[in-house]
Amino acid sequence: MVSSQVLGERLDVTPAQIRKDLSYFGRFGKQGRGYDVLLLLGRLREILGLDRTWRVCLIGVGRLGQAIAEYGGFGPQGFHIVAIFDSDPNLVGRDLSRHQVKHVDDLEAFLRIHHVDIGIVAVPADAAQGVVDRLVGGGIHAILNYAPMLPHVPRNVAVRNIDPVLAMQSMTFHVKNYQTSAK
Amino acid sequence: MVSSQVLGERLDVTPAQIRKDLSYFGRFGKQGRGYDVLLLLGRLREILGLDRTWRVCLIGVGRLGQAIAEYGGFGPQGFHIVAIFDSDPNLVGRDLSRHQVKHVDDLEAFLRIHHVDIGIVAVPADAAQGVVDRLVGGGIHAILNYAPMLPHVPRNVAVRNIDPVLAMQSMTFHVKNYQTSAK
DNA sequence: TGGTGTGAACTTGTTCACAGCA
DNA sequence: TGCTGTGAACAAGTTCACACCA
Repeated sequence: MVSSQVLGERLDVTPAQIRKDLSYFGRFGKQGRGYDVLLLLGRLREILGLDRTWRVCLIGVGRLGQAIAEYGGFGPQGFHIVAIFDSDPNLVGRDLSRHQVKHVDDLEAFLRIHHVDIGIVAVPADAAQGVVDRLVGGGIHAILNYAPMLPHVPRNVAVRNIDPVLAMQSMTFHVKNYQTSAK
Repeated sequence: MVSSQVLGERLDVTPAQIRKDLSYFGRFGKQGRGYDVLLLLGRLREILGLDRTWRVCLIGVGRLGQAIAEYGGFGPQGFHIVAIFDSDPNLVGRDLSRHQVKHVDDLEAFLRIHHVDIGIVAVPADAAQGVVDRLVGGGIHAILNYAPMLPHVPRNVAVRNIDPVLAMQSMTFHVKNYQTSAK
């Protein structure tokens, strides 16, 4: 058993926050006891969709794209790459981690036939919006974007950006203010 | 010149939001005309600290750490790696992109002598909190964390986490809800 | 008694709407 | 006239505080 108190300490949020958030999805706790860890974990995994597998496609087979294709961390968490695309004729047709690289022009057609949940974009910045548009056009509602740009998508599409430079830049203001004012 | 209207369209936020946010830092616009793009850009770069260079240290020289050390994208944006650390005796002493890898035990001592603004953590999850603690102990106020865990830091330390799996997991709820209710 | 779930109070953040300046 | 900067209105999100249950 774990209380909202302890959960809050671990996550750096207030106990009230924990309780409010959990209550949004149901009543998982028992008064006077707290939350059953295993039960809570199980319910949250269900609610968040972490108990099933997800079909993912990868676009871009440069150095980064290859690293992503060969990265072993997605599979164990239920994310399975089902297709890989690129625009380079020299790469199309090649094999990469058990997938034959398809041409990105066939992306939308592929998405119409095969169900895909999430797209990973690993193409150069100037090609990224085009790829994102194709994913959205193909009915994708979640995109993991490695290109160093912020794509434009309809509000019903979730995007997560992985851009280490942007992440660094988003901390410099904090560092600057800290160093000058020792806040 | 650019108006808050146009800026808002590009960034998917309301014009009022643009004006409020900018007004927090000063009065950059001209009534009836809008904002001078070059002036605004220059002032924002100054305010955000993007006009200077930042000293960065890297901890962890596994596959990921090596890729980060050799990544060419940080330098042009003013982020310069000034030291590299690891705990593996086989790696300590080796050269990696013009730096001799130092032992992580010397991290805090190094930070006391040399000024470093930002730390990049690229060690396994179970070693990450220890490294983060050493960085914080050494006076670092910004951390880019590649380890798949959420580190515990004092409120005055900024952390950005780069974890593709977590990013994927944070979209599954959205996808699930979209697919079932076509919201 | 201990700790949840939740309405109510409060705080933070966003949008509105308009005075005022180029 | 067009668009900023900003107080005021509003909305969203967080914290408080307590009834209630095991």
